[in-house]
Amino acid sequence: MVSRYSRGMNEERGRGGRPRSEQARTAVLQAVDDLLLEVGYAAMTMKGIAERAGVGRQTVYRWWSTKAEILFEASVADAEEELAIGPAGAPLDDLTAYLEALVRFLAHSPAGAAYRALLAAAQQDSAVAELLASKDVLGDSARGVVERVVRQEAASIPVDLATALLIGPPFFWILSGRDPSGLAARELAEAFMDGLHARKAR
Amino acid sequence: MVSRYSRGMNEERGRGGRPRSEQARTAVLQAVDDLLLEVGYAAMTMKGIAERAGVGRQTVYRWWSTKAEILFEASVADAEEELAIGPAGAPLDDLTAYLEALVRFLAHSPAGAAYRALLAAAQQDSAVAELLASKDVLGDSARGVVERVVRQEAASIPVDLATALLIGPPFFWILSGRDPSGLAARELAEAFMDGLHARKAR
DNA sequence: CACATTCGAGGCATGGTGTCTCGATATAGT
DNA sequence: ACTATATCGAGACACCATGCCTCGAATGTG
Repeated sequence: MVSRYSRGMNEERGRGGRPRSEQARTAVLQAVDDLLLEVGYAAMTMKGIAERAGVGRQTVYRWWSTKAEILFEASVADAEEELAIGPAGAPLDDLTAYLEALVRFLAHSPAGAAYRALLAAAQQDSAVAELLASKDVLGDSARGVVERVVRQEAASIPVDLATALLIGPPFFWILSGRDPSGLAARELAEAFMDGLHARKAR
Repeated sequence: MVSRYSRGMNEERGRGGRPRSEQARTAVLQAVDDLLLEVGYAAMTMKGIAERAGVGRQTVYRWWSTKAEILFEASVADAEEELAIGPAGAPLDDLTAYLEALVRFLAHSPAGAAYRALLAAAQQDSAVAELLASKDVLGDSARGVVERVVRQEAASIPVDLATALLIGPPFFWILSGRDPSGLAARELAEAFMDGLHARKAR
């Protein structure tokens, strides 16, 4: 479910009227960030968010329909930043750096916790699923690395497939509750490169 | 959180007392199965389960702590059955058959919907996480195929890693909301085999 | 027959939901 | 300045699920 008003801070309003309070907006996003760490997603309530932010309940409902929406807005920027990895030189180093960032994000970062909570909610709530589909954080983050490596290795493979091959294993490992310390980014990177080379030879 | 009593239908009780009703137990499990399809996991309530099963609320709470526990008990058997794939002959055919079953399970099967709901709940509830950890449905289902293929191909790779390499890509694809019809089981199987061969050569 | 335990049913306090109303406040158009 | 409009924080409201408790009835064991 998209916010009933679905316009950001700087979009047009009907003429006149008190402008939306930037302070209230920021306080709500911050409250969600805090509460996610303090009580977790399941125990986070719209009521609690409003109280924590020092904001009226209607003010929250006016701009967001669900806690998923708020959490999404509050964590997307952090997620993108944590997953952005500059070119590292050799493809293997490039992939390793990305996979390390990915594991750190999924298993240890607050923004990653938010992403996992949203992904979980999306399995049962199509509104949240659409929200996540509107911004493919993981896919986008991998695309740069994948395209760079595929080009350098002159492999022919659809980017979407390569992305799933790269992200999938650590994604499954962590989401299924396996110990992230048992994950070797370099080993995963090598496995990915192996697959690319073999595909080229075939 | 494990059921406070944590004993099955045929375990010892203190001596005497009315025996647990098999009819009530079955009705509850069936109600959860039905409700998952009719209203989804999020909208499923302990109260609704009891009413649907024609059972007292306390009777539900006596044997299960949460709806996750009930759903787990109600769907594990179906999940195992759907994911059990007999040897198909050639390793590539073996892998393809398994991956087809996996995609069918995750994307289209009611038992798969239950699994996805539980996996989602586990991201926010450590009790559910322990429940899932106690029975690694996906990992166990893949182990047979993986061990068979690794042995036949004489590859040296830890089974856990190979399992993640095999399950991960379709798992990520589906859980992240991508269209499962865009998944080619044979292509995924080939990619897995490619990685195995390259690893052998390295 | 006494005892233990379950059964279905439903009462209860607690707490979150989402809507509504209130008076106050801030901006745009006249 | 004045009016129209939309926001603000605060909280009342009806509704519903939770999880515990109690009841009388049912069903087993020693």
